Amino acid sequence: MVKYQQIADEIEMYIEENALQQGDKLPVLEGLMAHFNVSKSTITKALELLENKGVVFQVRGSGIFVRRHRRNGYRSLLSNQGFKKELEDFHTASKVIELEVTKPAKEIADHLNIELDDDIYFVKRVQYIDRQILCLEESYFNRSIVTYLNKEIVSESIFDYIQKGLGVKIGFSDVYLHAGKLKEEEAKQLCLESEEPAFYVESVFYLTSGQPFNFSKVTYNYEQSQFFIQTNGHFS
Amino acid sequence: MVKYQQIADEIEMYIEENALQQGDKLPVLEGLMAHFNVSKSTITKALELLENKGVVFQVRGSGIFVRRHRRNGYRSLLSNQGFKKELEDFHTASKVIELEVTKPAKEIADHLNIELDDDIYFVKRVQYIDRQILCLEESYFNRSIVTYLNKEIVSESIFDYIQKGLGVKIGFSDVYLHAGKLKEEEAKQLCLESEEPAFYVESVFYLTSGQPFNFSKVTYNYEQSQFFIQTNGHFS
DNA sequence: CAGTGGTCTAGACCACTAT
DNA sequence: TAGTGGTCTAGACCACTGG
Repeated sequence: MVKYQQIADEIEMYIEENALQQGDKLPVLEGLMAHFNVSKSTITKALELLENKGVVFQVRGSGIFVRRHRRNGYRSLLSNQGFKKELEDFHTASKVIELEVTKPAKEIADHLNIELDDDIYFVKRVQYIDRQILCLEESYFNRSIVTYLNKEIVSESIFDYIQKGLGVKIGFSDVYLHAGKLKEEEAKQLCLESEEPAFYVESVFYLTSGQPFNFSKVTYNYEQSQFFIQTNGHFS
Repeated sequence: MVKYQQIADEIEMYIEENALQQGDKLPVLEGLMAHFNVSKSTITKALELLENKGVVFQVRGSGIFVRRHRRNGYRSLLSNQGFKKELEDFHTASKVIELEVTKPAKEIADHLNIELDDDIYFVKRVQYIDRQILCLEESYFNRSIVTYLNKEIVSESIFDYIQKGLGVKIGFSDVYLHAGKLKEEEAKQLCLESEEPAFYVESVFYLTSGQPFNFSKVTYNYEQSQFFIQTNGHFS
């Protein structure tokens, strides 16, 4: 792993372990350079990572400060939780409803940029958190990239397996969000009534090369659907 | 404006004007360095901006490619649209329902990090897009930062005025999302039935100094609530 | 005006891709 | 193995904050 990534991790761990709060000041650049024995740019790059991740904010002429969000029970929509995840550790589980090799519908083929007669893995499962139903997930994998899946893998973290087991490198993703009314079949799986609200998240995941390898539709129980995002951007 | 920002803007305009598509290749770093007559790091920084904005992706050993998302009718949740916004130009409007100086409830005071007897501006309005009702917005401003608002300002873009008129510099924001059932009063304003689905977005906006100055709750008509986000991150 | 973060450079070297 | 992007350095200079 590269230096600036290690440094970013160390700083984040430091913040976590010492339970620093919003506004707490970190050592100045000069100090961090000396402590990690690297050049200014390397520290800057590490802090930039943390800034994009919503862990710190930097104020020119003033210092580097810890950033926190205010609410519990909200999950990071972009699941870049880092270290916190391990600390909180919810009880999670999933029930596999379907797992098969099949052919894609047009919508799926379009999103995965493949042909209608190419093979895909189709996975359908319900995910639980703290013994409560969290979501219904339908996921489609380009089989020429994700070459093998079985029930065991699919009842754990699929993405962990894909990265560590298959060595696939994930580059980026497009995420689409909307709210709507539950259809009857979805409601049944989530133990809710049809017509009740639902929070829909559809995603396309790409390799570092830019090739899409996964499309997924996730329907959240609206009572569990609490997400947060931390932004830095340029505000129009 | 700094060099890397100008360069990023120019590259984005180039992509937009030439209507480049997903996967189209941009000139190599060497070429861009020569064309803009700057050092490698400056180009790298510009491309990093565009990468974070979801405009391009870079593949080591291969090149720099254009990134697009697939769906129309979805708004960027983080409204960093840049140039596209001006091209599409929807007809937008807003109806101001309330505008007053008042005192914050506890929840608001907490989010704005102020006292219960500090002054705030409270703004309530309905926003329209293409003559359709888009959302109901309730917004609270720390009055010691946002010192003045009137009906005219509030029926246009408040944030534009705050930045350009008051010279306030926005640093970052926390965004909270969830789905739920419309309350009766919300439903009335959105011309929907109560109990129908709603897409809720709550945000806290901070100055570059880290001080919060605005808290807002936005209730979207679920039929209009289609958002996208483009991510790059490290996937756990 | 001292202290602190941000921009920019020139150049060395590394890691991955494509052929 | 040539071509391309990524990391890292050392140092100059700039821009903002806060006493």
